[in-house]
Amino acid sequence: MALKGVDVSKMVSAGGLVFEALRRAIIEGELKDGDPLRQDEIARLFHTSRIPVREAITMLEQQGLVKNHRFKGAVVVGLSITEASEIFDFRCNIDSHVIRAAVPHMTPALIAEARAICAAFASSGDPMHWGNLNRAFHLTLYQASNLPFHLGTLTNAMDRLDRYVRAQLLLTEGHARANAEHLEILDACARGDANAAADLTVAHIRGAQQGLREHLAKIQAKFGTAEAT
Amino acid sequence: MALKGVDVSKMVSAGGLVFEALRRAIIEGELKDGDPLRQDEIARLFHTSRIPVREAITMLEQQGLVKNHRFKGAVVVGLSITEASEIFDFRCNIDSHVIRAAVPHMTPALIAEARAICAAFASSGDPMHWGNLNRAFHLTLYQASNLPFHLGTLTNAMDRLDRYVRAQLLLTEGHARANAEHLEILDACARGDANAAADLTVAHIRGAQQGLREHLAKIQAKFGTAEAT
DNA sequence: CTACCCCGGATTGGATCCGATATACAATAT
DNA sequence: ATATTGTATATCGGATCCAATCCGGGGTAG
Repeated sequence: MALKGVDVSKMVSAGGLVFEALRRAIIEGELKDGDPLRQDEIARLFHTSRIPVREAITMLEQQGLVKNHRFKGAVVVGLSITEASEIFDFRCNIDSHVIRAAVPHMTPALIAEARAICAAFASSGDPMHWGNLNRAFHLTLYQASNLPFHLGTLTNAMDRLDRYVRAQLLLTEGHARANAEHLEILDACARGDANAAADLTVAHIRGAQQGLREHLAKIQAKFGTAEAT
Repeated sequence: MALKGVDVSKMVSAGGLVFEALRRAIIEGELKDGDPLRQDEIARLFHTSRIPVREAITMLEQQGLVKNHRFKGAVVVGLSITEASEIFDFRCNIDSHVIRAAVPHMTPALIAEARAICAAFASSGDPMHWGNLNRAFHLTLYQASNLPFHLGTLTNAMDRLDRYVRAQLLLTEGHARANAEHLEILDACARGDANAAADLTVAHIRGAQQGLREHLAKIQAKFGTAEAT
């Protein structure tokens, strides 16, 4: 029987769908810091009742992407410079650990896949896709690590930082620089040099951290210190 | 007006209450791996409807403490040796980083607080409290780090491991050994030696990891490889 | 005797309804 | 005029109701 079965267990609940949609919207910056999430508005958008929406909101709150104020509603939460910087530190630590574990298990096929994503990242002119491709590139390499818990925490860290990393890619030469660094990381992986891959990854993340710090400092100097609490 | 107001905004929702109760029950091993969470049974226990129970279950699922199978219900998830070991590795890394950041900010008051918890841990004869005190000891020291994101991930890691750490404390000399190691860590903190505190903490965690590995290996050799999937 | 099918109870997921709370605005008193 | 109080509306949290799905047992055909 050459029937191509589809995994039914992947059928998601309505709440799961709403969650993914809201999560994507927040990560991509479509919903900005402080934006309120009105339950019945969202319910109407998805042609569902408020129950799945509430489910999605509690999931988002567990991930730290929104904060729910009892009887007042949920709002998207942003990061202060301090918070963002801490999460970047976390990523330096964990990304480094993960890629070091991953390099010895990378197959040529995986390298090729990462190279393809890298190429797509380089040639894409649509800044909207840069963030996704950037993330896909790193996560593809990390798949080889077989460290699901670490990847889970990393995914959450990325979820919170992505909005700012995307802004970072838009800066002058941000995209070109990221691409150059990706190629270096890829090379190190291809020749099996785990230490180099780890060091390059840390440098890559530190660059984004530093850039964001300067960027936010400039913004806050202009508008006064609108530090998120 | 000398009226001592209480902050009403701290009132938690019913879902939050149920979540905390279930979380505690899972962490303390009261609910074991594979135990099903029946919605209306729990709802009856808390004199509420199933809505807050469902909310609690989605929170638990986000934390990785239970897995919800669509239309079949939620069950408590356990850890395989591999999974537990990975999370111990994570803890070695993060605990070390966090305590190194915390030591320079520790006040005498904090050290005293930790010493008190340590003493309570040493003198308590009730194994049910050992786990809580053990955890409180470490988290108290870590408060000084001012790294909320790291502490969040660490809390989740502890939530998943605690059941096994508790079993570990029950082993011969497990409690005595943990206490001795706590005193060493405390000493290093008191004299401001961050590196020593970090190294001792890593050794402390590695001990639990190794002990658990042997323990589970013994169990699984007896019962066949009942590896959690 | 076995394999299959169908059906009913148990359980979950989603919709609708209702009470509780917060916010904005109008009314009133000092 | 301002501050305080009452009220109306928007919104949320929780209860109840209904539909969808799973599981096990009994019946039936081969």
